Amino acid sequence: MPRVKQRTEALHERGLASAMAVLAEAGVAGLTTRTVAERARASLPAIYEVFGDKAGIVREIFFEGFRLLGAELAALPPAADPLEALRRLAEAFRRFLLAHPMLAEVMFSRPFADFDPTKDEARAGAKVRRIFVQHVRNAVDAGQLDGDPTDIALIFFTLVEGLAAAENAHRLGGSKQSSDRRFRLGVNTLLDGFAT
Amino acid sequence: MPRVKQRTEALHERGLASAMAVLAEAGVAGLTTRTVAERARASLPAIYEVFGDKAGIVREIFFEGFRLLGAELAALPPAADPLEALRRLAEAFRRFLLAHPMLAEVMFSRPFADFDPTKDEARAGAKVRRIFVQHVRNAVDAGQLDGDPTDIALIFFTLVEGLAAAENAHRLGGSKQSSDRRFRLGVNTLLDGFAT
DNA sequence: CACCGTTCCGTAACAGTGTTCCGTAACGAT
DNA sequence: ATCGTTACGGAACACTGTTACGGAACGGTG
Repeated sequence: MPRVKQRTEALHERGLASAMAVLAEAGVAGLTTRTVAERARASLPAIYEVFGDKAGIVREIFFEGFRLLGAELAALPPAADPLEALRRLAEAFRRFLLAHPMLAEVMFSRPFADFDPTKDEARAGAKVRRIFVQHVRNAVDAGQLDGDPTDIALIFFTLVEGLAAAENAHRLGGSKQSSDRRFRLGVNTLLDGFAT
Repeated sequence: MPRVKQRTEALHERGLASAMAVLAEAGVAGLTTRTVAERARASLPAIYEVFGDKAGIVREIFFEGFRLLGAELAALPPAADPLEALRRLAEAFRRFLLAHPMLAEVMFSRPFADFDPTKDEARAGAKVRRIFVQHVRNAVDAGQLDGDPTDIALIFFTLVEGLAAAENAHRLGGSKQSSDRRFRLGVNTLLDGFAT
């Protein structure tokens, strides 16, 4: 056996941590293979061996983002009222996007021309989707909402994500109050529409 | 007076047409200053003089997209029922995004790290926004919807855009029927929620 | 017609990406 | 000590955005 490998799983983890940090600090434009390599104190080819290509780095960020989001949503304290729980779910989602704007771009926008998550997406967002569906199902079972839980969850999620993205882009009004009000108005109105 | 200028408004228009064609055919990744210049039969510096930088090209595409969308929405035949008109507006918006997926990415996603449309956006999307607000106002005046037309229009637009984007990304279901059904369910349910 | 000054043009270069080749060196076995 | 195997990273490649600058075109002038 020749020399011992350095381009291991440990480097992969260090590289992902570096990539997350670079993304948060320097944004999408600052995330280059070289900046990731430097921050991980690794050579450029080492990063390439561990991630394959730049799309591989973005893919890992994408997955990590959904892991973080899933964990945060799963950790929400239970609410007695299923509808109230759905509202809190929306608020938690919104907080996550506001707290991690760059990460949110990678997760819900397509800032890198390569990396088309069409296939991976299903697995990455599975947990988040399951949480939304479960919350909706609770409300349906409680007789508060009417319809197919999967349909409702999908539409609810789409509105919440759109509103949160709009808020991040300051399209929901300049002040905190107006975006606050509009976000809640949208969420509550859609839930009203699905109400029995 | 020395030689006659070639880098004129005419080249600007030819360049924009080239950029639109390149974007539609080769996608975001294929839109480079060189491909635009080649297609416009112009030199690279000529394109730069006319557009400033690459962000300038993207900006023009962005504006042109909203012009096209605005014209298409404005040309919709009038409907007697304001609610039905809103539904048709949503469908027309959806058709536009399905017909111009690459253009839609530039307009509603952020595929280029530079070009932050935060400021231009207001002017570019003004007409489209006005159409949505006007349709909502009609429904409010007719006593079919209840609330501030601007708020309702903003939320309605956000849902429609989100659903259309989800459909483009095949997140609304595999078959045409299921995405069709979910799109309409979402639109109708939100309108129900805003109904008087 | 020859010259000139102004203005414009596009070649060719620069810097910064993503990506990979290949010479070098480390390591265990002999 | 030597060797064969393997891993490592400097340095290069291709392609992008961007621009400096030498030279050409054009109207005016003698």
